[in-house]
Order: sequence, then C-alpha cells, then structure tokens
Amino acid sequence: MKRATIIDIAKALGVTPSTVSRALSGSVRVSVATRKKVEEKAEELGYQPNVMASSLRRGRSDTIGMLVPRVNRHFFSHVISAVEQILNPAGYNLLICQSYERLYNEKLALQALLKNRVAGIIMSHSMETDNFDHIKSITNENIPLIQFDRASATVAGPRIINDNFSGAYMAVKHLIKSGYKRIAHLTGALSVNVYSERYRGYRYALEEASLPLLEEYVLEEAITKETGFERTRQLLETTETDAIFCAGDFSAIGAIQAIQSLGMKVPDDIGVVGFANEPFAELLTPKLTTVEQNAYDVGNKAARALIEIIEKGSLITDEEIIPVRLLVRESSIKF
Amino acid sequence: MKRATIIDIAKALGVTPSTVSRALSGSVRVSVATRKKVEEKAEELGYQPNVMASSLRRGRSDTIGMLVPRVNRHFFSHVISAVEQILNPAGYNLLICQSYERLYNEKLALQALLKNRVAGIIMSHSMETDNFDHIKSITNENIPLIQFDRASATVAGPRIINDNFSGAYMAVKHLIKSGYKRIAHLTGALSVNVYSERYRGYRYALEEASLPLLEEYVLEEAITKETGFERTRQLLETTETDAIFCAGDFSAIGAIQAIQSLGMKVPDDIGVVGFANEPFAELLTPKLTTVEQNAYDVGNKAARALIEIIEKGSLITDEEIIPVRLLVRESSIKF
DNA sequence: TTGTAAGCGTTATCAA
DNA sequence: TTGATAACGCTTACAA
Repeated sequence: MKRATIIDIAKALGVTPSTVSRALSGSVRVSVATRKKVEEKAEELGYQPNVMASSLRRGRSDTIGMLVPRVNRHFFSHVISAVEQILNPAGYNLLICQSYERLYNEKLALQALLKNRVAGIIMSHSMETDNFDHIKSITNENIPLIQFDRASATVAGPRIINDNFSGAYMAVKHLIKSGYKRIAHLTGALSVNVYSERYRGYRYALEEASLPLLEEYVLEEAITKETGFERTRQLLETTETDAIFCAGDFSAIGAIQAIQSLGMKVPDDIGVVGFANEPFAELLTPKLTTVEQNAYDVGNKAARALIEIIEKGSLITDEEIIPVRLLVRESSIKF
Repeated sequence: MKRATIIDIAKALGVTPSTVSRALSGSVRVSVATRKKVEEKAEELGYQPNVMASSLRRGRSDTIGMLVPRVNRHFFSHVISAVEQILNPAGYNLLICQSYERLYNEKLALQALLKNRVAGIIMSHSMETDNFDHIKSITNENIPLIQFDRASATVAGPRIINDNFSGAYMAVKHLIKSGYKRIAHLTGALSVNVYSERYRGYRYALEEASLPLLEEYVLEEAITKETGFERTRQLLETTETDAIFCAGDFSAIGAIQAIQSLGMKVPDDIGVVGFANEPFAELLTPKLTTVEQNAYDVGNKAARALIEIIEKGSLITDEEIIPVRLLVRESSIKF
C-alpha cells in the first residue's frame, strides 16, 4: 500500500489538494471546520508530508548539514547536541556526516550535502585539510556556511572558535609556575588553525618566562595515543624534557604511558597537560590536567548564526572566540 | 545565481534534458560523444544533481536513516562507522539521528526519517522505550528496518544482537572463579533486551555455581556513573557484597569510585566487571575487566542485511547473534 | 541514438 | 474561503 498524499486526503474529503496543503501548513486562508476535517483525515491515513516534494517545490529545504571529523569525540558530540537543541525546535533537521579526518571523505560529504540541497552547513574540517577550495565552493554556491573549531580565515562566513591560544598559554604558564622548565609540545598538523594557535600560545608562554624555544621540543604529527607514545619515548631518550604540553588528550595518554614505560613518574619526573577534557581525562592516574572547551556555547552560537543567515539573510563574517578553561588536576603538579 | 540543472546543460548543448539525464545516469542508450560533451558541460557548470527531484521522480531515495541513543558511545560510533563503510560505496547516504535515550526524541526522529522518505532504517532504541508501536509502524509502512543491539523481538525484520547472555555469563563465571561469592548486579531498565539478557546471564552463572540469587543484590536504574556510584554506596552499606557485575562501563566507574570512597580496594576487597569496553576501561586504575562487543561486525551485518532487503526484497526476520569477548584485566583478579 | 511528454507530491499564484 | 493550474528538477515510457 502506498503512502498517503495530500491528494488522498483531498479525495476522501471532497476538497482540492490546495486546500489540504493550506490546512496542513497552518495557513489562515482555511475555515476552521475544513482544517479540523483535514487534520483528522491526515491522522487517520497516517499521512506524513513528503519533504522532498515540499522542498523541491519551495526551492529550499529544512535540512542542515553538519560535518565533523568524528562524532565520538567529546567536543564534537557535544557541539552536535547543542546544535540540535537550537535547530530542532526551529524546525530544522540535522544531516550528520563524518570525515574521519580524511580530506577525501570531507569532499565527498560536502558533495553529498550539496546534492541534498541542505539549507546550510555547519562544519569543522579534517586534520588533512590544508587547502580550502572545496569549502570555498560551498559559499560560492551561496549556501550559508558556518565553520567551528577547525576553521580557515580564507573562507567567507562566521567562524566559532575556541580560544586555543589562551588555553595553550594558560596550560604552559601553569607548567612553568609548577616548576617545570624544559617543556616540550606534542601537536597535530600546524596547517590546522587549532594546532597552530595552541603552538602560538605555547611559544608565547615560554617567551614571557624567558625560556628558550627549542626546535627539538616541538613534535608535529603526535596527536593520537600511538604517535603520542612514540614521540614521547623518542623525546625522553634524546632530550632533557621535564614536561609535555600535548595539543590533545589522546596524545597525552600516550605520553603518560611512554613516561611510565621508561620507569619515570608523572608528575614528579615529567609533568603532562592535555587539551580537550575527554571523559577519560579525570579517570587517569594521575588525573590529567587539561583544557576544557565550551562545546555547548560553540554549538549554540554556530546554530544561531546559521539561522540568522538563513532567515534574515545577514552577511556576517565574524570570528567569535569562545573562552576555554584550564582544569588543573594531578598530572602537572610537582611537589 | 541559481544552481545548474540538467535543463541548463541541455540548452547549452542543444540537446534535450532526457538525453542529459541518460548520459549522466550511465545509460547505454547514449552515444559516446554525447556522453562526453554532457559530462564536460556538467563539470563546467558545477552541476550537482538534485537528489530530492530525482528521489521524488524515482519513488525511492538513496538515504538510509540511522537512529541511535547517542553517537558518542564507543559501541554506537563504531557501528555507525562500520555501516558507512558498507553503505557509502554502495551509493547510499546516512542520515544519523540521536534519541539521547528519550522515547520522545526517538518518536520524533522516526517521524523525521519517514518524512524524508529514507530507503531504510537501522536503529537501536532508547533506554526509555518499553512499547514498540512506533517502531512497528515503520515496518507497517513497508520501510525496511534493521534493529541492532537494543531490539524488540515483537518488531518484524532482522535483529543484529550482541551475545549479551554469554557476555554476562562469562563475566560472572570469571568473578566466581576468581573467588568472589556474593556478586551484585547493577543494570539498566530490564524492559531493554540488552539488560534483561545480561541479567539472565548473571543468574545462570550464579545458578550453575549453586550460588544464591539475592534480590537485594540486583539493582535496576544503575547505568550511569552517578547512579552506579549511589547504588554501590547503598549496596556496600547494607549488604555483604564482594563483587559487582555492572551492565555498563559507566556504572562500573561509579562503582569503583564508590568502593574507593568507602576506603575499600578494587579488586582486593570488591571485584568489578563492566560491559562495553569504553575507551577509558583500560585507562582506569585498576584496569577494568569488561566485555567487548564487536561493533564492526554488528554494523557490517546490519548494513548488509538492509541492502539485501532493499535491493533483493528479501523478507528476513532473523536474529543474528554476534559473539562478544571477555577482556580480563585487573579489576576482577584478587590478591 | 535522441526527442516528446507525463508525472512524482507539493505549493504559489491567480481567479472565483 | 476554496479551486484550478503551473511549476520545482528529474526520470522514463514511448515515439521517432
């Protein structure tokens, strides 16, 4: 049996499809009696509007595309949740895609969103993304685009960004205050704003404390647990490092495990600070000092900015910086 | 500037839209020369097919709805990933929704998927779901539906389920073997198959070892870290429990923290086993013994079953049980 | 091999 | 307040 359409409702009621459409869409140009009849019949037939037909006719859809590197990261999953809390009540649906940190998947996902004629896109790019033409082409097509967290200033439109610089600065300053002096930095691709900013914060804190910036203390491509582990082993075997500021909590785990595997202690021998406050951070032994990002605020602002653009046609190209918070726990306190 | 359509391509080339459509859809009924011209022009105009129009006309879509309680659970996010690995190459797109463990959201999401005329649905129901009429109505509408993990046998269609019974049985048997005798069980709503099966495994292991099943040792609504903590405190203050089998890793954290807050030690005083192998399980101190589910297999099988139904019209109503694995770590070994 | 024409389900415009 | 009609972009008999 086929799905009920407004035509079925119209026929059953002896009215025209236009009337049914008006009744269902809450138009005022329908009598109360007709509306009631239509609603009852729709209910009875289990009618579900065909949004594809509706979108096609209206020339716009109520679906918003959301593209993130991975949904199972604490930060991203909470941003998604915050975005849904704004967008769903406003009548929009979310089409969630993942790039799995691959540029290729990111391009594919963007294409899919275009083909689905989403009303707008909220995205954070992959770790591999170092060229933004495929993202620019979105805004060129006049599709409202909000970047959050990982974002390029070369792309038009709003950017909702965590205060990575201050987060890193606070983290490293805290390590220095704790008495650590030879602080290394494990980070991701510096083509990603998030990591270049954290790196900048790291350098600034060092500079401020008149500590030297040593090239061999800064290791790129050290953002997973595995690479964090390897780079830390290598670091401890070849340098005099006494603390590590990791640009992510995953590499921080790797670092801690590497340190312990060498028979050294965190925080007594080596201090460690992470970034992101993944759920496991406070469960580690020692508890991981890390930087907490306000995912709720980021998602909230991103969703609101998008609605603003879609519904009011505003042309914002703002960068909004969301404050972060240093959570001092055990992994960074000497005594 | 409006988006290019096949009509634009047709006009630019002096052919008809039908020809363009055929050329683009890989029909054999087009000359090689025409196809080439069409493809070039499409590229030049940045043409992206309008899937809404296409789906509307064809009467079917290539979008699959995926509904899970939360995307940021280790198991679910990995199932999603496995499903995408099968579905994307097969030409389908995923529309991911979350119920956030609420029945209300689940109903809403299902409605949204219906309105979007998805070609099929892969879902795992919320913790609140104890009536399945809204899910049955999906299959009544003839939309292919695969249930995985949390699933009701009263709903038609394939179910891909973890071997919760065996997992629980192995876990409790292992506790018994380790020398624990008064084993409590922290679990979720027993209206959810997953929890009722784990409970069954727990009872079976006890029975097999001729250990009594004590009512006060089984606590429902103890599945989050917070409730796990509270129930464990209460348990330890009122009973002689010497081990806890938790139906989830989150409540296991709560349990461990409660045990430690009372000045007792895991595993020496109280043994703890979890379920799910969340990433933090091996990072806890002591490392958490838990049951690992094969998310990859579950997603793989679910996706394949769905394609089978959509493309071959097979009418399967199988229950497929996916083996699980007990990961013995430190939290359950005495001495 | 290509063109013609109808229709998927909805909604906007215009007329009644 | 309701109806008639066309159109959104695409696909597919059927015809040429």
